[in-house]
Parts: sequence; C-alpha cells; structure tokens
Amino acid sequence: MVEPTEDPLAFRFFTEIGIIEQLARNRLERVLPDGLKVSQFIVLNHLVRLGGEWNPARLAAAFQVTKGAMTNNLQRLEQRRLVQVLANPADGRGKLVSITEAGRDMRLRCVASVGPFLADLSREFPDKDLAAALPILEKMRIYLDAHRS
Amino acid sequence: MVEPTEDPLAFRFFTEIGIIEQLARNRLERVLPDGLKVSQFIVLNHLVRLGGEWNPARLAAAFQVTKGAMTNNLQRLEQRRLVQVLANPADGRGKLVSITEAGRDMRLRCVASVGPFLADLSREFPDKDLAAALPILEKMRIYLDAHRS
DNA sequence: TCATATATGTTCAACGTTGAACTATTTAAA
DNA sequence: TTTAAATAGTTCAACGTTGAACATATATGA
Repeated sequence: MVEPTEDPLAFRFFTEIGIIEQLARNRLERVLPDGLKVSQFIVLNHLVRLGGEWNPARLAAAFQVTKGAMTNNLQRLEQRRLVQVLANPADGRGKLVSITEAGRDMRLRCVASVGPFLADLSREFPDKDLAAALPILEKMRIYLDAHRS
Repeated sequence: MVEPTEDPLAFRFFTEIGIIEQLARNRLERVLPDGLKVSQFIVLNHLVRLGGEWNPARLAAAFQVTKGAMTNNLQRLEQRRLVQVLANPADGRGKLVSITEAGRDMRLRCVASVGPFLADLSREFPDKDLAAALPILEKMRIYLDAHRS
C-alpha cells in the first residue's frame, strides 16, 4: 500500500492561490461592462481612489506587472478615452496618466456590475474572515516581491 | 480634502491573490529545470503523489483549467516523454495519462530545485501560519468553483 | 431501437503577460 | 565637461489560457 506523499504546505497554499486567481478573474470578467479586463479595471479603480497623476512605471510597480504589460493596458484604456496620457513636462522620459470623466463613469459601472457578486460573496465570507486572511497574504506578497532574484 | 475611498475587503483580497500568483509563478519558473512550466510540474507532481491513470478531463477539473489548456500541457509533457498517454480501452472517447520513469525523475529534479526557495520561505512562514490560512483559501476556491455561472 | 443529450478530447483565434532588445532621457561620477 | 549608469517607455516574439466550434463516442429515455 503506497501512501500518497504529502505536499509541503506551501505547495497547497500556492495551488489554492493559483486556482482562486483564475476563477476570480474569469468570474469578474464575465460581469464587467464592455469586455473590460480586470487588469484595466484595477487601474481605473486605482486612479479614482488615489487620484492625481501617475506615471506608467509607478502603476506597473503598484500592480507588479512589467512595464510592457502596463503600456498595453494604458494604450487600451486611452483608446477608449478612459484615461488621459500626457508627456511629463518635468521629465522628458516620462508620461503622466490621469483618469477622465468617462473613466470615472466606467469605473462606477464596473463597481455596480460587480456589486451582486460581492454581495453574494460577503454572505459566505464576512469581512472579519477576509480581514483575518489579509495579513498573511500581504506578508507573502511583500516577501515574494523582495525575493524575486 | 478628498479622502480615498476604501475598497471592499474582497477587492483587496483578490488583488493580493493576483499579485502573489504572478510572483510565485515567476519565481518557481525561474528555478524549474529545462524551462518546465508550473502548469506542467503540478501535473507531474499530481501523478506521482496520487499515482495511477488519469484522463485529461479529470486532470483539467482538478486544476480548474479548460480542457484545451490541459491538452496543450499534456502534449508538451508527452513530447518530452514525461508522461504516457494511451487510449482508454473502456471508453472510446477517453485517454489515460500516466507518469513515466523520466517523469518521476524530472519531478524529483523539480522538487530539488524548488527546495531552497521553500526552505527560505518556511523560515518566514512556518507551517502553522500557512495551515491557518489554508481553510479560507479552500473555502474560497470551492465557493468560486460552485458559482461560476 | 432510435433519437437526443452528455461527455471526451482537439483545434483555433484572441488576448494578456513575460522577458529581452531598443530608443530616449536623466542622473551620477570622473 | 564628459562619460557611464540608471530610468521611462515601447515593441516584439514566445507562451499559456480562455472560449467556442468541432468530431467522436457514450449515456439516457421514449
């Protein structure tokens, strides 16, 4: 009788994370308006919540994606006039990204469209449970970011 | 003074999950041998741990990916002779996947190559902390799987 | 039996991401 | 001042995934 080997807990942890990521992304993108992608929505949300002007590099760092991925995202958002991208007058290399009125509207539509899903979810996962899980997730994110080598 | 709106906790939860997933995948794929992908390694690991023969559909369900993705994965593993794929004699539609000796060897090399990373990690994240986080992750994975609609 | 519904697996285009190469600009050092 | 290093952003090919369409085969039920 061969007993199945136990995976290290970290494997199970990352496996769950991977599956949740995929399921959550697909679930959200099915309800987001106009085929907006999660990666685009989180940029809009970020700009609305924190306001001001951001250069693409800071946005890329904030969401831990490559500059190339952020270029792609911002180009699509700009084509839809959801963000405005201007040259940074103080730095010839840089650009400055800010949200437009249409972007604010779209973000509100997104939040509304995701509402029912979140309402369902919060019945199963009260804030206190999510809040209890956040610290280790944040710690893991920070750890992985610091140990990319 | 405009105060930044707070995101629902679920947003922060999924944002952390998304970033961890990307960082962990990239970290692992940098150390896996011969450019093996995480999605391929977890299939090898699964076959070694649980043994026996699996049809692609069950594997796809186990890892929550589409059948197309699993076809792609298995074709690459089979090209490398890491798994064996045979027609299921009991079901004309199905196939049966099993690991080869080369697959076992490769899986061991993978586990070894990931070892130092896991050792580092376990210093920062003792099993008890990971174990404490697993239940809500499993619950979330099951919830999302059941609410794909 | 025969028709319909399910299930397995493959293929394909579309999409987002990575990583590397590249240009342009700014910063730091000699 | 001049040169080298660092930073911002773009482009491109490679890759994995999704979702849909498709072909085959099995299961269900009238």
